[in-house]
Amino acid sequence: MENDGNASLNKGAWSADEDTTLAQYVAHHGPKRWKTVAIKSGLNRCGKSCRLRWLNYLRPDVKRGNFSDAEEDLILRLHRLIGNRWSLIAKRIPGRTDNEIKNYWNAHLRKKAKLMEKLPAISIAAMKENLWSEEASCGTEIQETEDIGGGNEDGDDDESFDVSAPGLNWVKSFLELEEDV
DNA sequence: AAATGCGCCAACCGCGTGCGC
DNA sequence: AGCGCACGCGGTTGGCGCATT
Repeated sequence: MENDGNASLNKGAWSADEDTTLAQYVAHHGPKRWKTVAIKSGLNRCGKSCRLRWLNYLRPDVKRGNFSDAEEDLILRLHRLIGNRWSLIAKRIPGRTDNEIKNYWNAHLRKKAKLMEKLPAISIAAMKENLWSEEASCGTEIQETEDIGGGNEDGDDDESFDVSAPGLNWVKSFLELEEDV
């Protein structure tokens, strides 16, 4: 197992200097062999910590700050579809990391999702309509799915979900892969 | 103004998986 | 086939800042 447990290693928040060191090292050598990165860069950190810092913060394409409405809606819908598969959800939202999405879910969306579950079926259709029109107008770069099918309001009848909808091939193949195992 | 509570986010931890030897 | 290393994932925790009393 990867157990970088070493009492002498730095832990906790990263300093600006550490960030710079790590970013420079990765820029020269690439984001791989994190244990080597940790040692050769001179950072007194474990490889795991370096990897996480790079992925969640230092990567040039990582988008930080507020989630747009479209991103939020997408997270809600994807979570309803596939559950706590944060990395999968993150792959569908450019610039967002699994950790960030997970945090955002726990901080903001969990309550919201619960609330929505309690609402009568009103308005899944109405919500969807809203959703699409908002997304059409906000012009995000989200790799949007075109339709999420329907139903599944109570959150535990996944098999009734229509993953054959356009744009959901990835979900379909994902589910098929899961079934194969 | 001080104390306390709460929410949010960054980071850590443990475990599973993939891959090379 | 078995082993060890490296990576990736999801759950959890710690600390900071803001709001409330």
